[in-house]
Amino acid sequence: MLDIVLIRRDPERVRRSAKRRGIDPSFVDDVLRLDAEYRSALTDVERAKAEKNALSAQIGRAADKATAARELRPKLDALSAEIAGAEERVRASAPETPQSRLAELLTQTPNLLDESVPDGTGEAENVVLRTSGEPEPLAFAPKPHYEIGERLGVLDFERATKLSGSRFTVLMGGGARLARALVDFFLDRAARSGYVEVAPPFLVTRQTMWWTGQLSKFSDAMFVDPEADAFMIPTSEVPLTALHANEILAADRLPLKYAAYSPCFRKEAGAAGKDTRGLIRQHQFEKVELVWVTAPERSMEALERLTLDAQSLLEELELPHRVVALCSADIGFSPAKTYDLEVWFPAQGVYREISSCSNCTDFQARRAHIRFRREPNAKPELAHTLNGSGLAVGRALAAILENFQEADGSVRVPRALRSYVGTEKLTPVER
RNA sequence: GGAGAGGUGGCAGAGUGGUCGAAUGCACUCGCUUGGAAAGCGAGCAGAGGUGAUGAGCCUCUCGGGAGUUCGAAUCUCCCCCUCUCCGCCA
Repeated sequence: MLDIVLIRRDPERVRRSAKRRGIDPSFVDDVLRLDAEYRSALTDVERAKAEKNALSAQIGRAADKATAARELRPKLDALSAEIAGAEERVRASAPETPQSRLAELLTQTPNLLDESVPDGTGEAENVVLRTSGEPEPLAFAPKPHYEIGERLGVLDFERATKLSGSRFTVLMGGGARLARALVDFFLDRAARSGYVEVAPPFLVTRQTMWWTGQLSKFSDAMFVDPEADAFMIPTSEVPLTALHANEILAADRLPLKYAAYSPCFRKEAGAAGKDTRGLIRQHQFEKVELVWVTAPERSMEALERLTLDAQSLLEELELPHRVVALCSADIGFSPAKTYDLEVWFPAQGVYREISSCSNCTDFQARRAHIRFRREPNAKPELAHTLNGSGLAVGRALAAILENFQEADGSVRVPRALRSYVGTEKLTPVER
């Protein structure tokens, strides 16, 4: 959520950011008007309440309270009626009232873009910053990971469909082992880089989803049991970022760096027909998520660090990849700036997202009330939150299958993973 | 799921209808003291919002959350949530 005070004082900045995102900026004028109406109603309520409180205090001080109360009765009743009326106007217009038009506009307003974000109108205008490990041309036609996986007997899509429907996968034998190795590898590297490992709940409340701004972004894409008020997390960014909701942290604790393994659940309703084959787009996938909580002035350098932390995993896995700065139109709802890590898939000859690293600045912190104090008696300030995958397990597994495939259908295990997997090679099985 | 106890400021812990946003202690900040420190002494120290100049001041709201009674609620009533103890069930 944006700071209403900032919208009031610098509406032009909000309009500019909205335009760059490709959003009609006229909502800013509506926000300004509705906010003015709200504050006027609020002032009315507060003035009447102050008057009434003063009279009540007068009764409290009187020697004969009953008489005092009786005498002030007409005034008090008039004030009560006035308060009730004005309160109704406040309720109807308040940004805290979910049904109010102002709340609706504010909750739909995305974060302000960072100045360094390249302008663009879509995915095509994202900027490649650096490429690492140029893909080597193979001496044979590379197969897609789902064919390799089935041939190896490590990916079973048919049985997954039997169990759970489309967009699920059963990992078998070396595939399951490789996936677990990746998780261990990611978490070990995160620990080495100073991240605290966290094992969070995978079900969270509506409140928690709201805190991290997921309700607008993923509301259609989430698995939910409304009766139990339980949402299956679409990413462990949710529990990790919300970990310190409603807290005031000491400055010397920052930055907080957390790493969590978790399954992630998404309906992907809007993606029907896209990436229907293989591990790329699943209702359930796993990843290790990295989250930072920093002081505002450190968050941009933290984003660079976080991105490098994620990128180093691809380096160690010897997977060809590139780092892309998302352009203004492609950046998500909460982030001010995002770098995507894209890994090479030789079968299709494309780079695909395997990690998305974002600086959400104070956007999530404002909703979740994640604050810190610079000095022991200083005023609390909003912290900045960042998140990035480090990395997505399914896509990493798919990338390994495709990039390390041999002509005979076997797949080499990347050196960095061999001690975790216990073998150097996955070989095809007869079925 | 059942029974009981309880949820107050960073922490501990008073407060059962009238200037209580809240005693006291600890922690913390500043000052005095000291060669320096500790102790001691003095002062300060919750958050959010409105109004002002992103100042001072003033005002409103907040004692787990919500509704209610009352001129007035941390204090009384109702609902919900959470924690602890015991029982049941379970991994």
